[in-house]
Amino acid sequence: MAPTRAHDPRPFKRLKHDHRRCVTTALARAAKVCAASGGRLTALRRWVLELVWQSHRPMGAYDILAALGQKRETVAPPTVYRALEFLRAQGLVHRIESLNAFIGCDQPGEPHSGQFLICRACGRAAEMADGRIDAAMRCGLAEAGFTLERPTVEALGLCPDCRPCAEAGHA
Amino acid sequence: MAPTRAHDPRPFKRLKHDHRRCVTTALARAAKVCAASGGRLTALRRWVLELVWQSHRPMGAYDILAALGQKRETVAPPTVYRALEFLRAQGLVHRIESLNAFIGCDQPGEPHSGQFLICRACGRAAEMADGRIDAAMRCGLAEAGFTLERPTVEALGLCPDCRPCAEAGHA
DNA sequence: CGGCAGGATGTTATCTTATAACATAACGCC
DNA sequence: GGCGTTATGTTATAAGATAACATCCTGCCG
Repeated sequence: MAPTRAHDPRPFKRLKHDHRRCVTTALARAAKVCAASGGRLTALRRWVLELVWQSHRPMGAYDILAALGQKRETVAPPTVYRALEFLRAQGLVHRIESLNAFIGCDQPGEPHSGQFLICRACGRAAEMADGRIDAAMRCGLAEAGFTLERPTVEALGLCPDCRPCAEAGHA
Repeated sequence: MAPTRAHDPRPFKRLKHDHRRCVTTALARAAKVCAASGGRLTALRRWVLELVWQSHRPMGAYDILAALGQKRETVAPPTVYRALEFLRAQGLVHRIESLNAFIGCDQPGEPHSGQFLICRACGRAAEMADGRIDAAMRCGLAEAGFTLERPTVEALGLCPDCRPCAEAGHA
């Protein structure tokens, strides 16, 4: 099946938006996804998901670990990695390979291979699902006789909000 | 301006090929590139490059470290990382983000943003430069108002040689 | 020749990221 | 309640990467 995820041509959110809304909808969707799949969204897992959604910047596993440490006495790495693995399997978070970091998925449930735009200035990352990129990859890989299983598409650069500042900085 | 690298629609080499040839041409090209850029291809750097080219499988920095350890008394991580950084700056090796590993570039000199096909069965990786993928990314990112600086395109899957075996294994 | 400036390498220590292996606890079902 | 399964806790260590400083080499200038 082809990815059914809707393509948002403006993947970066406004700098000022009601972020609590992002979090609550993410948690609601997570509950839905888990209910459908039979996965158990435990307190710990929900907590980790909430932490990942603290901002639109990818978060390292050890950042999450530290944040969890604020709320609980002792937390060890496997705790966090296991929760992240579960969330990833459910399609609720993605891993950004080029950053060794994790970010929440804003359209879980829809099968898709995300494309990530990472701003080197503000650190935010946004997910895209441009069908043309998907199609071009499938095409090129098919010609190469390659069976694609897991694509990784990540773009490092400047987001629309940081572009002007960075350019000013150059002058 | 645009990448001038030639697109090879069959990026994977035959399983049996004269690999010494790959190595010698890679070293020759490296010498040329460094001569042109003014970079100093020292014995150590050449050695690391040669190790990266030992096979068509991406090699971890610590694999290189261990291999170097065979030939020299003591080698420490920074030695290897510095050599790799130099080679990368010269465009002679690429880093595969999703593997934390390095692979030799077979067309250095030509500016390009590589696309990597990684076989999960045999571990080989091949570099591609499909202009359609490049174009699709540039297009999608431009619409998003994003300034692309460093694209990462990696595809995990099955190479043409491993596809049949893996499919047989499923049956 | 002698010395000096830069770049390259050596050395030590440490940091970040991730997982293996095993123990315990919670849950869901009959 | 007992039992199998799943989730979490705990300890230790593997794997990947860099900071900071010392030393050495090399080419160049006087």
